[in-house]
Amino acid sequence: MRKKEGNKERDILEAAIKVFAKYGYHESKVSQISKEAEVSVGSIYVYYKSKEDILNKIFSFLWDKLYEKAEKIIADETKSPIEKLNLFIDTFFERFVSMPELAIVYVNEQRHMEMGKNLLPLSYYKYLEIGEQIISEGMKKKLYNPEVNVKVFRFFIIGGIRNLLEFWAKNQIALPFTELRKNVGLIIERGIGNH
Amino acid sequence: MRKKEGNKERDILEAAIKVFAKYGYHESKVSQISKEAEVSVGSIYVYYKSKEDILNKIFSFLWDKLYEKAEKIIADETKSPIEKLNLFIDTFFERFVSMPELAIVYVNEQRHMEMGKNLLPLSYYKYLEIGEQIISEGMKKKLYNPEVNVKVFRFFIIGGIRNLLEFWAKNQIALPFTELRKNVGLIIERGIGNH
Amino acid sequence: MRKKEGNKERDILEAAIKVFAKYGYHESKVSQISKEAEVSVGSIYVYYKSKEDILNKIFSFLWDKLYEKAEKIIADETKSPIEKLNLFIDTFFERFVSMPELAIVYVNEQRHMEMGKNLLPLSYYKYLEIGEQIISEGMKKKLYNPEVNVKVFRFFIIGGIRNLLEFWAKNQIALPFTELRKNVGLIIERGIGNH
Amino acid sequence: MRKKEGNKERDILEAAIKVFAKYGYHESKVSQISKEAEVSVGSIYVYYKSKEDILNKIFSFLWDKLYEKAEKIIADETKSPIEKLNLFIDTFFERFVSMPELAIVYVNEQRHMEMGKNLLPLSYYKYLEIGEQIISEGMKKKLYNPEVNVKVFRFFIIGGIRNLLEFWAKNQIALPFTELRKNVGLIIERGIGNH
DNA sequence: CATGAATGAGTCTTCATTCAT
DNA sequence: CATGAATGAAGACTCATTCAT
Repeated sequence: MRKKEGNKERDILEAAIKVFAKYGYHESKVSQISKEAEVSVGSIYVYYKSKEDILNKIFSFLWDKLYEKAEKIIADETKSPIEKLNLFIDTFFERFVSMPELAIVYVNEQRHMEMGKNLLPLSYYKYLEIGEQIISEGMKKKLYNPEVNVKVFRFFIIGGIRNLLEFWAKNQIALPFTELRKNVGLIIERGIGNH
Repeated sequence: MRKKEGNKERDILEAAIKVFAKYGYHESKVSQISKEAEVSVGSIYVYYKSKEDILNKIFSFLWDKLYEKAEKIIADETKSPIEKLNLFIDTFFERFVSMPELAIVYVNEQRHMEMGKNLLPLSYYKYLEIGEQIISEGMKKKLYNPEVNVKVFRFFIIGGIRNLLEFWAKNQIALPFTELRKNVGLIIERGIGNH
Repeated sequence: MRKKEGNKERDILEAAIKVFAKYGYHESKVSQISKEAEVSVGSIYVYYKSKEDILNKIFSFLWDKLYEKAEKIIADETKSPIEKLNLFIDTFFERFVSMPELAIVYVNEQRHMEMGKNLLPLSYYKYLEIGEQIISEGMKKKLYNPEVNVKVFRFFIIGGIRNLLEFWAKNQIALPFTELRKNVGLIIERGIGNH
Repeated sequence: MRKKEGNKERDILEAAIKVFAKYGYHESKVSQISKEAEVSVGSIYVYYKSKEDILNKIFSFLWDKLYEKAEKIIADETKSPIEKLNLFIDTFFERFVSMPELAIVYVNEQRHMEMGKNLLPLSYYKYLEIGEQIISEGMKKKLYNPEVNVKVFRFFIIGGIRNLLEFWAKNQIALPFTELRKNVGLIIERGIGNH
């Protein structure tokens, strides 16, 4: 049977994730990706406009699906803001379970994207917006400490999770996913204090 | 000396921090640094072995001082672990007040360093160790929630602060430093929950 | 392939021989070689690891073939040591007839190779060994003056030939090859001969 | 006591000979020479126009003295051409006895000089001329084999000696100078002699 | 579509030389 | 004269991208 069309494009994407995760975007060579994907260098340029385009597509790949799920979470009227926030964070973590390298790429390269002239995919910004909405809902319902600045909180949470994610991606055995998730919940809800 | 009485080595370091902050290490050109420092390209190589060496020195510059201060904090027997942690975090933030670009470089490039073959300066690892010790002290004295995994907590805090730092560095006016600091304290101690 | 059907690797080698012969290794620029070979600079690095690698390959090109021929000469049981030495020297000279620039490169750059960290090709050392063996055979058969130190003789001969070779390569018309060869024979035979 | 004037110029020259001998002209750095001479880099440029100028002066230093002696040899009417040639070669070898590194520089760098735009010192060309005159005298007096082409002979001898010189400079113990000299005499006399 | 040899613009780095002190 | 920090021109090498096959 002839190899299914479309596989090659995906193969390249996954190979790139692996290579970028290992060496970082700038230190990764297109030829390495072609080797990892078992594809010729030329083929990469059939499916992607440039090396940078691959990175862009990786982020679309990451955020499009997350945004899709987040939309469903916020629309669910049966859940409280606190439950929603929990689900929101759950989906985020789950995105990486089957692809830890994606976490590394996210952590290492997203900032580079944000700095450069390249916009991140729209879905990323929409995803963040949903996150803020969930927290705002909680604020309105007095579920959260009113002293806490929402923006600061959001950045703190994202940064904290991002960093943990990286640690987990590199040390999957040392830190079981469930423990990770539980602790994040604890810290967010109650901080570290022994109330 | 042929020109300038200033500290050329320091000028170059500061110029590099600015340029790296703006474009990222890999997109920064040595010639840009030389222009920013108002120094010839050749002069850079009088004081630094290579472009990478400059980055190394930036991290020494960052962590050596922090480690020095952290040592004093932990040695102070008159303070409780909670006070120590607060001071510890204070000094960290203060490191960047007079040099916000250093925060950007720290946030963007430290991971690249950790990935590559280059070790970070020893002071960095020692600094982290002190941080862990302070938390451990607090744990022993039952000041912290025993359910929280220290390692997870450490990574979470560092990541959260790191991310906030970056936001602050890019939007100093939007987010007053004092507000930033106060919120971090709140979140760490009490989480977001409205107890 | 995108252009040319010729052997680009060989073209580059020959171009490099010409350029090195004219300017010397250190004064030769890779860009000059690329021009001489009518090839882009990048192409040179497709076939050779570095400028130095080209020089290495030139010496392999020179000595591999010579060694091959020398092996046949020494194995020939029908010839006397004196005949063998003559043939040995003949093949050496002939190596350069169609490529006088190679003689210049040999004369000028081989010493630099010997001084540096780069080994010459194995074939070179083996070739020399065969030369010594031939002379040793002659010694055993009392064909040569026992007063002459073989090592000194070998160095003398090699140096003498090397120098003549250079003169000839630069002044091919002024000194016919046959005359050159005949004279070398005379000097060697009578210089070393056991009269 | 104040250091004698003029020492510095000579110190630099001797240091340069050592450094050039060890690394070759192109791989030698001016700063290495300054270190070897225990002199500042700037001082070198007080006494020499450029790095190349140092090499030029080395060759003057080598050939001027040799030429001086050669002039006396050829003028001596009491000696036969054969005796003169012997003396001529003696002085050449002796030039290097107290400074083997000079031999290495001569062997390795003189060709580079001959290739480039730089002329060798006049004394060099005059020295060669005297050598040819001595041989011509011998030819006229039928002392040498008329079949031998003088030019070829000259180049052969010079090349042979040059090569031996290098070997000796690098292995002074393995090859006693007297043995070296005796063998050269044997080869030359019998090689060129009219038996 | 697939290939991979060919390309050359773009950078880091070196080091001989200068010149203010 | 002596110094050595400062200079910048020059060159080796890389690698994303192209395109003839």
